Amino acid sequence: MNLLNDFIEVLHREGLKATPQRIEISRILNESRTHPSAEEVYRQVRKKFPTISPATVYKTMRVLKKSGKVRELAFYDKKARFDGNMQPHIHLICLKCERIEDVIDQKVKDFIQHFSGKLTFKIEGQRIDFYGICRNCQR
Amino acid sequence: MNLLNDFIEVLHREGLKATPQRIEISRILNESRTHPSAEEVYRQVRKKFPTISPATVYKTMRVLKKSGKVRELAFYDKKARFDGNMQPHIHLICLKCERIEDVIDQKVKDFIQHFSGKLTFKIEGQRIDFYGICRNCQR
DNA sequence: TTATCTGCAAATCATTTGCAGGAAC
DNA sequence: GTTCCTGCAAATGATTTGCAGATAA
Repeated sequence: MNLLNDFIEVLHREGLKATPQRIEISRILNESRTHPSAEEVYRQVRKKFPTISPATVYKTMRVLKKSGKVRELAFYDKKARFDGNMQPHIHLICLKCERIEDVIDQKVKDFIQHFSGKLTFKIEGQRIDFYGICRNCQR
Repeated sequence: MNLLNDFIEVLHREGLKATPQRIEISRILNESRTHPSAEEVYRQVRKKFPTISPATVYKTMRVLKKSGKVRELAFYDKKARFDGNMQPHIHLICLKCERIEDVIDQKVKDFIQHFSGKLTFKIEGQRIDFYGICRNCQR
C-alpha cells in the first residue's frame, strides 16, 4: 500500500523504526474522519495490541506530527484531538452532540489566498472552526 | 462606566455577586488584546489583590464565559486562553514568537455569511486561526 | 440574615518522563 | 550488535473540587 510505504520511508529517513504499533496507529488515523482523542486512538489500537500503553500512543502521535502526517487540535474539552486530514478544511462542531464534521470547499482556499496577499504575515497553516447546531440536532 | 455596569447587571440578573475580584478580572480581560492564559490573568489580578487564589480566577472565568463576556480557546500549549474580543476575527499566531494578533476584516463576515446560507448547520460562533511567521520574526 | 464567594489544600486527569527489557535494523 | 522502542510506574502541571470563614445583597 502506498501511504504505508511512504510512512515507513519517512521514518527510516529520520533514523526511526517502523514498529507494528506505529504502523497500526498511522493506519487508524488515516482511516478516521472523527478527529479522535488520544484515548480513542488508544482504545482502537488495543484491539490489535492489547498490551500497548497510553505512553506509546502519545509518543507515536509526536512522531506522526513531526512527520507531517497529522495535526493536533484542542477543542472545548482541551484534550488533544488528532486530525489526519491535511487539506485546508472547515470543522463544523456541533455544540449539542459534540460531533465534528469536515467541509472541503474551494471558498476556503480563496479565503486564505486573499489574506496571503494582503497580510505581512507568512501563512503556513490554518484552522477554521464553525460552532453551532448540526442538521440532526436541529430537529 | 458602561461595560462595568453592564457586567454588574448581568451578574445580578443571574443571582450572582459583583465582587471586587470579579470586577477586576473582567476589566483586565476587556483591556487585554493578548489572549492571556489563566496564569497571566492571575499574575495581573495579584497586583491589586495579592491574596487572590488561582481557583478564584478559574471560577471567575467560568462566570465570564457563561455571561458571554469572553471565549475560551486552546492553542498549541493546550492551556486555556481567554479572548475578550467577541467580534468575528482572525487570529494570526506566530510559530516563532508565539504572539497572537487579531485581524478584523469585512471578508471574514462575508466568508461566514457564504457558508451560513449554504450549510445545513446553524452557525453560532467561529474560530479562524492562521499559523505562520509574523512580520517581526521574518527578518 | 442568608446565599454566594474567596482562598486554601487536596484531588483529578491528561500528558510526559525515566528506565529496564525487547524489538527493529 | 547497536540503537531505538515499548510498556510500566512515577512525575508533572493545569484545572477542579470541597470546605470553612468572609462578604455582598
